Amino acid sequence: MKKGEETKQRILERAASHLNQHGFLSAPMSDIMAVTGLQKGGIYNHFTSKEELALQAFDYAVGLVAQRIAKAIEAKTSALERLTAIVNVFRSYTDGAEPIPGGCPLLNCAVESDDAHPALRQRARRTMDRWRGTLARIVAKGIERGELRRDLDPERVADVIIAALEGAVAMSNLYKDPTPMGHVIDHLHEYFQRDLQA
Amino acid sequence: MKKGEETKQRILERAASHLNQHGFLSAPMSDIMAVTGLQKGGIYNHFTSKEELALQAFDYAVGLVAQRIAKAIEAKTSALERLTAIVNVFRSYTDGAEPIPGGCPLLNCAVESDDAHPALRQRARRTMDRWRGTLARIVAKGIERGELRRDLDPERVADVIIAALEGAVAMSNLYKDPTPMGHVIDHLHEYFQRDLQA
DNA sequence: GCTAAAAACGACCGTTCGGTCTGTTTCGTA
DNA sequence: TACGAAACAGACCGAACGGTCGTTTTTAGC
Repeated sequence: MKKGEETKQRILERAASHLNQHGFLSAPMSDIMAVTGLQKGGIYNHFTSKEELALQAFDYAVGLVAQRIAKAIEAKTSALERLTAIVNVFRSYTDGAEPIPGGCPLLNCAVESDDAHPALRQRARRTMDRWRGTLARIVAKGIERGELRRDLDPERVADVIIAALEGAVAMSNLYKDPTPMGHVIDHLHEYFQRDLQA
Repeated sequence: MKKGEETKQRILERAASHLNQHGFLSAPMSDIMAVTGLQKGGIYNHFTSKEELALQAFDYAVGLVAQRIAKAIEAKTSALERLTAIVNVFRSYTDGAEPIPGGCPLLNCAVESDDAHPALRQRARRTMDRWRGTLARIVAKGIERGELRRDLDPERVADVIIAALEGAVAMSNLYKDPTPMGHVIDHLHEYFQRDLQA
């Protein structure tokens, strides 16, 4: 009675990787059949529709990134250390140790769905909500503890960091070159030291 | 002998607007027929394939943005004024005066094509090359003139600005809310004043 | 090792896809 | 206003799409 769950998980792994590169909605079902090695019936036994598969694959992909970030900050205590650790996770997108191929799934999904697919867009928004909340909370806590400047707006800092990192992923992914990401990360490090630190 | 050119231009306008929102490759030909009011034969009389239409529509969309930017900086002389003017063009993406609906065509195209469609990806890269060059040149000239700090790396500054703005477009477009873009622009203004100015 | 259920197969369905082509209309010109 | 050319319509094509379903294979519990 366990084989089914294993197969479903294997489908999600392979599908997430492929859909994150080729578009969660754009890629045809035949691609999923190819990357999973399953026939149509085998896949539709676990998912009611291609859309459902896409949504779950997106969640799976986001989970991979979230895991990396959680692991990166769990040992860190100060706000600056945590922010730095998060930024370094994004470096992995461009140095061959990416959580998932194809760049940040949140950006991919957001850009693909924002004007076209409400259901997928909603998932992207919920993910972005959590993402912004996590960063803003780290900043807010840093202010409380006196580690960060008291006049900072946590939401604003969060948006600035996210925008810079997501933009950098897009650029480095377009060029298949870590340079833009490196530039942005260097800038963020200086920003942390000069403008955030109390 | 002029009617044809007019029609082709009208197709490009409408198609660029629609494809920038729904994906340059993802949207079906029937959508183009709907937004242009033409039948298949009328469209294929001007374009050899859907891909060719998509590529030209992308170029058209990029042209709209480039026009805005060119107009924004033509009157400005100093590097800081020019950078500020460019940043403000991006604000228009979120305040209802956008050059084209659906967010930045370069970001849309880059994310859609980077791992999936070589031809479109190449166009995106060429566009990004120009975009980075323009910004880097403004910075370099600002340094020459003594307006900007001498220890700046123009390429790095360009990448930081582009990444932040593109990321902000994606966020604000996802939420249909100008707040993230506002945060990023405020940050960039401060960045210009505090870190770039000589 | 038997058996019922779960999983996987793969032929098949209706629809939509990008693209072609012929016939008709509209246009520019003289 | 006549006429050749350019522009457009829309029926049509084969392929590919997402999805269904009866059949076969594999699995897990006894």
